[in-house]
Amino acid sequence: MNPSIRVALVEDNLRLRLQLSEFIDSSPGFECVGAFANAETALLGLPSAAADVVLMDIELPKMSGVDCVARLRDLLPDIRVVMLTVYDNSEHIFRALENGASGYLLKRTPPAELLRSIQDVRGGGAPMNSHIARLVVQSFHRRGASPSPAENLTPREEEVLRLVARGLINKEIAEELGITLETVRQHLKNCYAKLHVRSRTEAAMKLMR
Amino acid sequence: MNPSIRVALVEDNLRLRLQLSEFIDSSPGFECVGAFANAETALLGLPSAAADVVLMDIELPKMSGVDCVARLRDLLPDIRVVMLTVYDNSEHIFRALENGASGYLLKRTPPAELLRSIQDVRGGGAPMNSHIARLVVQSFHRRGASPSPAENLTPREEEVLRLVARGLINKEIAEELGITLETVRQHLKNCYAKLHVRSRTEAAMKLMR
DNA sequence: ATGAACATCCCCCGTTCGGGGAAGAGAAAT
DNA sequence: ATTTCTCTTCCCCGAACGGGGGATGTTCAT
Repeated sequence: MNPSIRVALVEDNLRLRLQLSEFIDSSPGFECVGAFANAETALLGLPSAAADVVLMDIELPKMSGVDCVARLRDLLPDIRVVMLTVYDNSEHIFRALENGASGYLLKRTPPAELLRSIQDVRGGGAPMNSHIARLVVQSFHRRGASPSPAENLTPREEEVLRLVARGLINKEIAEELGITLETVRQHLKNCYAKLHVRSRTEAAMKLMR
Repeated sequence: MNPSIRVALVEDNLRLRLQLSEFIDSSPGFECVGAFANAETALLGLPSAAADVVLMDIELPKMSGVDCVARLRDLLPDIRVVMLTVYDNSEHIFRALENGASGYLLKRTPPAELLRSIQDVRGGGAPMNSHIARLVVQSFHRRGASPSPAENLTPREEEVLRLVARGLINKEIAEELGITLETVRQHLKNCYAKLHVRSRTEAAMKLMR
């Protein structure tokens, strides 16, 4: 079996912190490698903790958990952070996700589901409870329905260009679409010609108007 | 107990369609009130089906499932749509969600989880499997800390980035600003770090929101 | 049937990028 | 007065990009 998942906590409430760390340590396959009471000490201690996953409270004394995530992304880009909070305030959710959090759970999440979520996030997932997921998906609904300024681009060309605008490099686009790198390049050449531009950036900007 | 959840299917594969509808009908608390082979007949039949939830295949003969969702949103605003597909192509996911889909599952989802997802979406949730959730959350990471995207950038860095967004290459930016190519590159490196992006295109898109 | 448009793949070649460093000068903040 | 921030210049190197060729297949309308 794989080594234990190394979990760290950032939680200002002493009781909850101890409770969580004991629960994690007592769960087979999990190991609590750090429990910090605030963002500042967490930022100091986490680099040497070698944690896989951090459970981060949002309401922290000085620096908020949201800001802490942002710092953490620069400090330890590979670490996975799951926000853990009592409030399901949508403002907090979006700020946290934008700042690099991978998941967002409420504190009333049952222990078993918490463990599942930790495994999930370590495996590349994004654990959210159903209410959070709904808010996230709703944010897509709002920014949808774009008139889609379909130039003389073919569907495929536009598809490629949209991925360019998301910041993907050609290799990633090729994998995404299941085609060859060369084909992606060809589609982009056509895009450049049709849009009268010379670079991916220019083309992306023009597509996004 | 509450009345059954009324489920409709849009799936072009005959076998899968029958299989799913039988499975749903045989599950207590669920009722299959319609099974359509393509988007066109679904748009005709759904208004009278009074379904709560629609399971929609993406790959459909003529009109795609994604476009069908868009029509459905105008036609039946209260209906919940869950996309059901074999591919986890991220472009499809985002297009579907933007067009109004509430959930996104892969066809290999186990039956029990499918039923749970139907209940979830009817209760206002947004069922997604873990890979999809990850892509959705990643799209937030890419969109970055937006309240003030250029807030952290120095004036010079922002100046450089604006020229990037106009499609200039570094050499041209250097001439434009009367500085060295190397300096332009340095400013851009700083921009990338501050905006958490890896390329000029991504940075430009983020600047332009 | 004959194109035209589209999508796919392949090559070469020079340029451009992005990440890793290093470092100096002036200005602002402490 | 010392530190910190900003702007500036420079180097190396590997990956990514853009332009130039050419090629095969499909589909669809003429």
